[in-house]
Formats: sequence, structure tokens, C-alpha cells
Amino acid sequence: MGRSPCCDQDKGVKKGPWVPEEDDKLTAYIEKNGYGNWRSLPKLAGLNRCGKSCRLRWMNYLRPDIRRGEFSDEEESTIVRLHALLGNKWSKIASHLPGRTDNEIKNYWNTHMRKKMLQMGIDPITHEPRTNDLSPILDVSQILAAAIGNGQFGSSNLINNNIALEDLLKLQLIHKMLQIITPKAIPNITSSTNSLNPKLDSVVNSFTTNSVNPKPEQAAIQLNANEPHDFINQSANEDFMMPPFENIWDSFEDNQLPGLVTVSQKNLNSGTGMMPGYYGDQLSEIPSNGSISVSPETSGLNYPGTTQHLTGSDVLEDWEKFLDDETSDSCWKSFLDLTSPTSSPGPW
DNA sequence: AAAGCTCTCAACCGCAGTGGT
DNA sequence: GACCACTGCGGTTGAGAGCTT
Repeated sequence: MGRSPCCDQDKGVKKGPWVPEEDDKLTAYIEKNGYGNWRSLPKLAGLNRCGKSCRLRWMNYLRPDIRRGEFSDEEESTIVRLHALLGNKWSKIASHLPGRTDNEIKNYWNTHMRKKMLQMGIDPITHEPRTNDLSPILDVSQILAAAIGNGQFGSSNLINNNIALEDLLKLQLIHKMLQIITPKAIPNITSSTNSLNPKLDSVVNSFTTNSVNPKPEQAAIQLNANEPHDFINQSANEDFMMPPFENIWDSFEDNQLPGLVTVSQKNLNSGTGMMPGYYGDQLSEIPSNGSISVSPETSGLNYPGTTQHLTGSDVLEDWEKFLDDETSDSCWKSFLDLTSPTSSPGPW
């Protein structure tokens, strides 16, 4: 429509907070004449304001039926109900709350109720429980990052402790998977440790990219083709630094996860233990329609014991089975024990 | 006590909708 | 149907009050 703003032709009109004299003038005029033509009202009322500003002041502040003060519990629940129904239609919500203005409700929502809902774990937009609230899992990652950062992994303790390395890799794996599922909710972990030990890095890589899940010892032997290294029996005095968290994973291509890290003694011995949702060492993304289209032919890999999944729910079912499976039971039990706040202190 | 930070909310801005010509 | 005037709405801003360090 290309219309100029209402105040353009009222050059020199006052802006900003209203003073009591202005309020009095506006109130007196409207009480005597009523309101109708906001554009001409300021002149008639003797105000150096634009009509829009006068209307807003009257509607949001001076109107005699304005109700001030705290919102009652009943008003709050009405707002929540109506917001769930109408969204940010503040004027419509206000029409159900006598004496409250759209501006007041909007402000109250943005400053109080939004916060309250977030604290309750409810998404203030959808009014659904927040499914992306992964703070407990993030905490695990934070523990890991802190452990790496404060140097607890910077000693040979880790090297002499396969359990610790296993647990570390489990954490990494979970973190990476969560990043793929909800990349926005799971940020990259940045470690304060910047010096990357290429030896250990290659160990971790061979560990995690090997689809047959080698024992840590085997991985250590493969550490460097040109320079075989006794990783496990490395001297306690040798300065080993854990690679920054993200470096371990940056070596993988997008949407591609490594083969499963050894998860239990049983798996260790059998060399099995593929995670559901994997096609060999390829993880296919679950598209929005829930169906997956990766064939073993295209991936070139097909491992015994893995299922071909057609839908996202298949993958989830397999995950459930995997998590319930006694073969992985000990792995997850020890992992959960390790990360539980009530557990005895772990390797970090 | 003072400086810095956070929070609140009145007011502004731009745009969409509506009705009149 | 095109244009214009006006109203109403929702997002955003910024001054000042309150709180923390």
C-alpha cells in the first residue's frame, strides 16, 4: 500500500514517556468527547503527540477499566491455555482477560511465563515437553570435556587403563550420535587441551573406524604402520596428551559413524556388537519421512548380525533391543554407574 | 558506596487489514 | 480495481529500576 508512517507529517511531535500533564489532557479530552479519529485527536486535545501514540497511551495505560497489578493464578492459566490455542495473538488473548491489555500480556509472557515454562521443561512455543532438553546428557559430555581439560587424561593412567579408554570412547560415540540426531542441541565439545598427540589420535581412529572392533591392545599395535609402538606399556613418565575431543571425530565424514567400540568383554571376545542403525560402518540418516534408503550394495558392506532397516522406527526398535541385550548390559551398566552423580568416583 | 549487570515494561516501529472514495 | 486514510497488531527497543558484586 505504500503508506507513509502516521507521524511523518507530524514533524516535531514529542516521543518517549508521557508526563502527567499530557495524560491529564488526553484523559480530559476523551472523557468529554470520546475517541474516534486518533489522527486529529492530538491537535484537538492540545497535545504535541501523534495519534498513534495517543491511542497507545489510552489503550494501554489511561483507560479507566485497566486492571493493574500481579497476574492471578487463574489469569496465568488462562494465558497459557489461550496461548497454546492461539499462539502470539495477544489482542485475542487479551479479549478474554478483562482489564488486561495485549501489550501487558505480551510483556508478562516474555518476561515471566516463558521463563517459567522453560524451567518446567515445557517448550513455550509448542507447549510440549521439551524433547531437546538433553542437559543430563550434556552433563556427561561436560564431565568428559572437563576431564580432558584438567589433564586427567593427560597422564599415562589412561594408557594403562583400558576401561577408562573404553568409557571415553563410549562417551564420544554417544556424543557424536546425539550431535547427528540433534545437532543444535548438542554442541561441539571444545577441550582446553590443544596439543594433539598424533599417536593417540591414530589409536583412537583405528579403534573407532575398525568395524570389527579390535581390542585396545590390537589397536595399539596398529598405532603407526611405520613406527610400531607399545602403547599399553608406555612409560609412565612419557607425556601423553589426550587429543581435543572434536579432533577425534573430525576424521569421520559427515553422517558417518565409526564401527562400535568394544562394549563388553563378551563383545570383545566375539568381535560383534554392531549398533543398530549402522550399515557396516555407515550410518544412514533418518529422513523426515522416516524411511531409510541405503542398500548394502551401495555401501559395499553387509555385516552378519546387522539388520536392514526400512524405517526410523525399525532403527529405534533395534536400539531398544541393543540396549536391553544382555551382551551390552554390562557395558551400559558400567557406563551408567560411571556417569551417575551418585556413583563412586570414576577414572576421572 | 559505587559500578556493572539484569530485568521489566512503556513506548515505538513497521506492516497488515479494513473501509471509504 | 486502485488508491488512500486510518486502525490495530506483534515484534522490538531502550530507559530506568532493581539486584549483584
